[in-house]
Amino acid sequence: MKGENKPAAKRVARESSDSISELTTNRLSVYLRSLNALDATGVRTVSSQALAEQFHLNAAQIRKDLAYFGEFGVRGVGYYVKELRRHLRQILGIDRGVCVAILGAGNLGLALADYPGFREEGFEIVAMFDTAREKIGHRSRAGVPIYDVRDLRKVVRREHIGIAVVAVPAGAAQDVVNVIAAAGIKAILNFSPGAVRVPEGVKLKSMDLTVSLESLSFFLAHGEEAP
Amino acid sequence: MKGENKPAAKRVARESSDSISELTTNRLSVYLRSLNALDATGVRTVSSQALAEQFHLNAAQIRKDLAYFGEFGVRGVGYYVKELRRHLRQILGIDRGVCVAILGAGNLGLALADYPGFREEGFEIVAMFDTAREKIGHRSRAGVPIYDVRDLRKVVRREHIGIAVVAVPAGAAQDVVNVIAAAGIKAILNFSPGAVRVPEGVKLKSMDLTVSLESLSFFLAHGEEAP
DNA sequence: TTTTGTGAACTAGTTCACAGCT
DNA sequence: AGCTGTGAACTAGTTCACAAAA
Repeated sequence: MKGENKPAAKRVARESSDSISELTTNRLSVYLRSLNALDATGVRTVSSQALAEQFHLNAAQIRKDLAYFGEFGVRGVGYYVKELRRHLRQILGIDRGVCVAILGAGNLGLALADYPGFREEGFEIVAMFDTAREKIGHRSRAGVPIYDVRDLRKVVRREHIGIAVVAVPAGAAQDVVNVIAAAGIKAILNFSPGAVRVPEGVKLKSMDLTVSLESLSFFLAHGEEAP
Repeated sequence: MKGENKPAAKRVARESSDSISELTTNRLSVYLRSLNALDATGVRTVSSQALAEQFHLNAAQIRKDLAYFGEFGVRGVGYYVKELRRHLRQILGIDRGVCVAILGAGNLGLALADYPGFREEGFEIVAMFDTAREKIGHRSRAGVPIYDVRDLRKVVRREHIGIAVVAVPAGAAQDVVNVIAAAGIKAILNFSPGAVRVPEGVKLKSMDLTVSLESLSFFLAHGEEAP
């Protein structure tokens, strides 16, 4: 017996979205990057097979990822590039622009603040925060203002900041994360190494540079016995 | 000289290490970070349970990760911090120092070059490469020399560079990766967005900042129905 | 005791393969 | 014809639970 209980309409708004894994959302983001490129070169439709070949992925995987959110494809044709792009931007929540703050105006923080890839995708770095007197009141080269961390809560409200990026020295990371959470921010991208705790309901994503390098180092140390 | 002990570990050198997943190697790196901290504060032994509580991990997971490489623990006691730390550094291949090059001497590249966390863990940024005349011949603030990309192969040999970090604009990424692979480097950490191909036998690890932010944005858009 | 190391059971994630739409 | 959407089968990864060691 097979299930003939078709969902009456498209799945419109998934609630309890914790059922969608982060692996899936990461891939959605990757698909979007590809659709941007396709759209820019005037391609109208694309098949899951064609997308799969770009990255080394399975076509069924792509169809499944997309099917979580609706029936965006047309059988026999594929996906309309512009339409799918629009859907993905909406699914990822970047269709209306997301305001981002960076905590830590050191080398890394300043580099991230002026990284052009963010704005292109709908993220706007609207503020940086630091504790160093000599930095507060200045701006990044591209013009992002640097505030005192003590003004975090105030600026977060005023600028509607949704995501905080942590680029402070390892020793300060947990304190800074606590301050961010206390200011009501619910999503944190952390560049500091080591274990960081966040309160329930706050999403933390860590990009640990040392972990990545060590993973590569492991590959070098073990991955090359045979030609 | 230091300890020349340690005769017998059961599994000594795993060949065909592709059986060890990247999830495992990433965790090994995280454990090492914790062991560094424990060692610094004078703690002698640690149980898998204690480690598991630091990160929100399962103790059996940790024991399994470690057991891939030998029997490092002592039943009823746990793991000796110093000894396990030494083993992990060896397993990850960072016990003898790894030389790293950065391709792209822009904001991000320069920030990475001077990031203190790398050297602390046994990585040494020995060279940067760029194509811009006005950058070549100069150094990062911390003193990393900037070479012409055309000298990559030569410098890679001279400095025994094992890992390349790609911090160039998206459009240049694939070309730069090709050049790196042609120079004989087998491990690449890529900060550019989008799909990049590497030849067989070269390990690529991508840290896509946009993907991470979009993943967080997805969480904000879907994770908070209840006010 | 305590705590490791590990087969067995379980869960999450991926791929296959095909019905069904255009 | 071509291609999506999706249950079923498969694979990878995690957790359980317990024998064995200190």
